[in-house]
Amino acid sequence: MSRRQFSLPERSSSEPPDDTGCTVLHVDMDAFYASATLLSHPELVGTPVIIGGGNRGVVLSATYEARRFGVASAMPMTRARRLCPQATVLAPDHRLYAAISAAVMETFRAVTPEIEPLSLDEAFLDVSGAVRRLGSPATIGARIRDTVHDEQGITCSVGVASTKFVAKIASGLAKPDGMVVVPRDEVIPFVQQLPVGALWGVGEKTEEQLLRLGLRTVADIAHTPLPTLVRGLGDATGHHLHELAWGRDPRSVQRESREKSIGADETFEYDIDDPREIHRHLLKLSDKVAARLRAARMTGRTVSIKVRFSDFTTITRARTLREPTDTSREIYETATSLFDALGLQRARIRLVGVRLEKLVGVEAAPIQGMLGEADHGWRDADRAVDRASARFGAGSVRPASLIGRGRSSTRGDRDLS
DNA sequence: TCTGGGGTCCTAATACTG
DNA sequence: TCTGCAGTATTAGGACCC
Repeated sequence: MSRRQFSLPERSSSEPPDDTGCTVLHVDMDAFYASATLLSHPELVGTPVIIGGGNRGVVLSATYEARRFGVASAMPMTRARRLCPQATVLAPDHRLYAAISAAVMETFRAVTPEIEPLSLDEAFLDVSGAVRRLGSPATIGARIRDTVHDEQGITCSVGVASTKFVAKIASGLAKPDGMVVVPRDEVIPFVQQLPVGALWGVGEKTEEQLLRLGLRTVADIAHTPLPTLVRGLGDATGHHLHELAWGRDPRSVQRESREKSIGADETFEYDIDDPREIHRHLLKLSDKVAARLRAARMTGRTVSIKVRFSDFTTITRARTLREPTDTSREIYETATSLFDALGLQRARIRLVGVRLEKLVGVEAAPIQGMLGEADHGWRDADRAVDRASARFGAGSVRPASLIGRGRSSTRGDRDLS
């Protein structure tokens, strides 16, 4: 679900493009969350619909009818409503999206095992091993588009190229409901005519920096001396963008990999200045993160917290433990200790988050209780909570301090009381 | 305009270690 | 034992992605 759209450059010939060697496909669902939600609201098809919610939320997705009014993903809901007051606003249904996504990924797996999912609604496919069986890359791309449409009732767009980043740009240009093939020998003119912001990895800040250097198109980047780029953008970004500007991208399609961190954060409906209430939210978030760690059979060694103040300044603090953990208690105690060490005096806080980093699988790092530690009790308690949650639903067992509270200040989670 | 929630990666400063 | 150095690890912040 790319957030930026660029217009398709004119092709000089009406001949079908040569897809020889273009074995990387980028498949991207069109307005995925909106299209999926409309499957159960057929009466709204063809009308402006925004998926999102909450006064402090942002737009998760919008139909193309809403996008015509300027509504875009990640836009604050207040602004989206102002731009398109006639739009129907629907709450997201993440279970539905996960189910459709799983089915779509199965469609991809029928083509090739070489799949790299980027999110629920997009993936790279390396089809080099499927060409003999299924036809040319463009034929495979067309077949995937047909299957997804027939089986899921939603459309997708496909980019076909010899490298990942060109395939990614191509699928963005193909939207909605199209396919763009970039022949191998047209890669350099193709990328160099694009604006710098079209490059994957160039966001608002980097684009500003490039414009300050007088660079507007990818061709400008290509013809800028490397030391100038490195001076202006840093070593890694400078080298990376210079390579991309010449169509070089050595990254191959990587099959699913394990997460490097797992975290959760929440923005409050109202800013909070009571440290005790922040502690309760840290407990809830620690619980959530620990449960997800255990479900993924992972443990983590570094606990980090994030605090965002009312003026949107954000700080993070982290502490690395001696041993990896997956217990709610240990994560919570570290998180509150990090928070208390900030020494905040009734600061107005908008968001807090808890994250575990330096993850390793439980089989690679069996957790050993220290001599004299009462840790096993907490671990057993967590396991019991996991079993109860599996049987009676998430949240069926909660820490006592999260039960019986008054009005919650949390968005979308008002069942604390 | 007023900014979610899930992540990854990069950079710079600082701390640690041999 | 102390000092300086170099390499590595950690921490914090920021940019970026969907």
